[in-house]
Amino acid sequence: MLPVTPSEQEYLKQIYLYTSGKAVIHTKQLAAQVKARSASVTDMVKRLAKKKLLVYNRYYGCSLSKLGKTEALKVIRRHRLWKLFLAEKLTIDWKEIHQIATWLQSIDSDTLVEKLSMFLGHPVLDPHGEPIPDIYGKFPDTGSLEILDLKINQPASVFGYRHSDKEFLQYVERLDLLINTKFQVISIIAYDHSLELLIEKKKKRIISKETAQKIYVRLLEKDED
Amino acid sequence: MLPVTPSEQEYLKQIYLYTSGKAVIHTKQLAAQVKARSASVTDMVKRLAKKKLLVYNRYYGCSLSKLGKTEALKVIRRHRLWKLFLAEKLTIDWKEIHQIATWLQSIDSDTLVEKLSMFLGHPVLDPHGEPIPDIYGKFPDTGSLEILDLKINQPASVFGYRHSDKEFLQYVERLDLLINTKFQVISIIAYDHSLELLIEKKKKRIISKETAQKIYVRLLEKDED
DNA sequence: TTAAATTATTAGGTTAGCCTAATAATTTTT
DNA sequence: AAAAATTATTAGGCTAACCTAATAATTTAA
Repeated sequence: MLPVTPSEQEYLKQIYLYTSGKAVIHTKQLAAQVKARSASVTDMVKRLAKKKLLVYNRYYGCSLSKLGKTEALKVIRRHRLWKLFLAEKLTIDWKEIHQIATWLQSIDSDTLVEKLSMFLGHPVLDPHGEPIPDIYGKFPDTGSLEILDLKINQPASVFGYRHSDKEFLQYVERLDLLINTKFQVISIIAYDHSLELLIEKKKKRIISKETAQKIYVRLLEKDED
Repeated sequence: MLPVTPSEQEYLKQIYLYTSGKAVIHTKQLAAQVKARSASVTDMVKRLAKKKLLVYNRYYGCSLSKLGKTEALKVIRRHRLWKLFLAEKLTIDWKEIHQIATWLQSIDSDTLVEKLSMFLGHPVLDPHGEPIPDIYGKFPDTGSLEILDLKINQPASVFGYRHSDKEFLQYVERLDLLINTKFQVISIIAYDHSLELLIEKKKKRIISKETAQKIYVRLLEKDED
């Protein structure tokens, strides 16, 4: 279709991830996401609007057009497939993977992407547990269950994370809440809504309500361990 | 070290491939290689000279500096490793591979390249049989000799394979023709040109003419064993 | 509801990497 | 060795993607 530059792709991806393709993102927010100054973002947003990839309202922010969403989902697909490749096949260290995947995502070849997906066994989650859109841009159904949705004492396992920035991943590692970890919520602290967890039937941890919204889980049967 | 842009990398690669790192290349020749106009090449060559990657003589052409050669060899290494990956692991069609590898070669991460090389089994030849420089920029010395080139009873050792896909590697393993194996051709079967080998002076094996073209060898002295 | 603070945009500049057209140097041919 | 042909360079322009500094719009607070 139309040519979309690597930088444009990164902007579209960041807008999608920030807004889930629904809401409006403001210049300053987008600037923080792409690590550029506001003036540069205004520039770029105008270019993307001219290409019909988003709708821009001066002083109010912008939101992805249908075309922009489609393009963003392709970039996200590429990024996450490469992440999985780098982690699983090349065993590259976490802290380097994101940067390399960001470079790789810009290579826009349908053949490459679909062959890579095939090679990886058409995965639906990247190594952080983030869902990988399929070739049509559709996300796999994760169940969308967060820790916050769990009833007290309901056994569950960690399925993925909403955000996979380095800081967050280091945090969940310190919490011992890596992918597939089994745990249950044992109490909710009334005054700030933070949650007390029992991890692998051994360790106790307290996490904030906000963190509890960022971790996806799968329900387990009571006897499943 | 210094940052070398994707375009600069491609220029260095093309100069190296054209001159083998030794001779001078003229503006027009380089323009043909990189598919740009002469004026653009003059521009770029000046930039590369300023970065000490080559030596430029106005109106006479340029040649790679030591630094430029080192950089070029890294690009060639990346390009050929990716080609092998695309061909062998992703089974992408020949006609698409070169373009995709040219995009991929610009991703300059030592970790990525060495992990990729490891993943591919530290190959010495790309799928076209082109030699892959090692991490220090040294080309393997193939001598470009295939089993098929050997004279009867000429002692030789296995040096590398044109293709290093799993199936082929399993096959050579079954044949006892792993890297460094010593052997000689003892006869050629007339009707289908297949070859009879004597391996390590013990085992006899018959391989097809096609297989004999896919295995690179080194000559050995008669008494070398 | 005006003043202050925040946020967004414009104006103008930079670098990389390409281009065309004009000019200059070199080489070849007569 | 001068004329012609070839090749290379310069001059000037363009786009993408950034930047800073100045200005304008919007929101928040007094």
